[in-house]
Amino acid sequence: MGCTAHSPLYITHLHTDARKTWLDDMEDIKPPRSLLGLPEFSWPGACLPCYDKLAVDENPWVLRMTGAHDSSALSRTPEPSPPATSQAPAEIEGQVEDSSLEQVQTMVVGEVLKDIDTACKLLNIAPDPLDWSCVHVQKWLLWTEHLYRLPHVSTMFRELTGKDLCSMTEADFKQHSSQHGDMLYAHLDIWRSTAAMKERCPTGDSKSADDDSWSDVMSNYPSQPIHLWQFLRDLLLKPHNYSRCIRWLNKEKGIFKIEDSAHVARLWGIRKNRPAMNYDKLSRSIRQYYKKGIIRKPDVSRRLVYQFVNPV
DNA sequence: AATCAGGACTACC
DNA sequence: GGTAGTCCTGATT
Repeated sequence: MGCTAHSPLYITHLHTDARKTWLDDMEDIKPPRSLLGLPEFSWPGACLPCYDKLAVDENPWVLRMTGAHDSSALSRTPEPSPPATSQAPAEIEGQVEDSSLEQVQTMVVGEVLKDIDTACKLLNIAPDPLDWSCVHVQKWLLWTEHLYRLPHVSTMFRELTGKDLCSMTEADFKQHSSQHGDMLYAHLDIWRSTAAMKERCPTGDSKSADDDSWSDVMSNYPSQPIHLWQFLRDLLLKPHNYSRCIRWLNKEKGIFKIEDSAHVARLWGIRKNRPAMNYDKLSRSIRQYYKKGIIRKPDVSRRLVYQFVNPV
């Protein structure tokens, strides 16, 4: 909790029936649908600073993560309440207890950390953008492109290290990509903020939310090669992030379906630095697992459906 | 047309 | 030697 007490997250205003609105608005967040390149991130009200203007009207739950490079952001900074609208009567705001806010903050911070953990693991990059090489920057950009369904933007940031990227202003980003520069800048801002926050709370308060601890990620980096089956399993274990491209049909039996074969193949290609990866090749690798008893076709064979022989 | 099965070869650790 | 990437033929959905 000590960490979240200093969290750079804070709520700008609340909705009457927060839980309902939360769910109702899930489909309306665009672009993008999540904080961290995770398209189905389940915190629709958690918006990147630059998206406030896009989302605040539709999403009364607005959590703002300010830049951690701005040291003032690291103390809880209550923002002046926005003009009360029909969606957010002032009386409701007064009813929300601090503990609820703290709970929400803790949950959001936990989700952010978990999602960065996952992305780092799947991408094989460090959590702190300052540590990124040009290759890491490109991987992060490619990943973000694919998960946000953005047009090609990575080519506009060639030859840039993480340090270069972090020294760029929002205007610089827009100069590189007039259409999506602000999104990328905001997305990067989340990563930087999280890395800075982590530095302030290195003991692991914030990792209490999950087993995938930050130290795991750190010790994973630079990590050893990952097996395809591990990669697929990692995607499957983050259903709220990746269920659009791969999901369990029967988790107990380890049966899963690849919903978007091209997308999964592309993600695998990014992870392995194989730009020419496609589903034809990925599926060949999966079939190599048949003999090894790692993955098989289910008893009733279906297209794009496979089964882990030893379910998790 | 996309997916599936598996042989053959290659590259890399 | 193990794992995966690549290319391939032919079958199946």
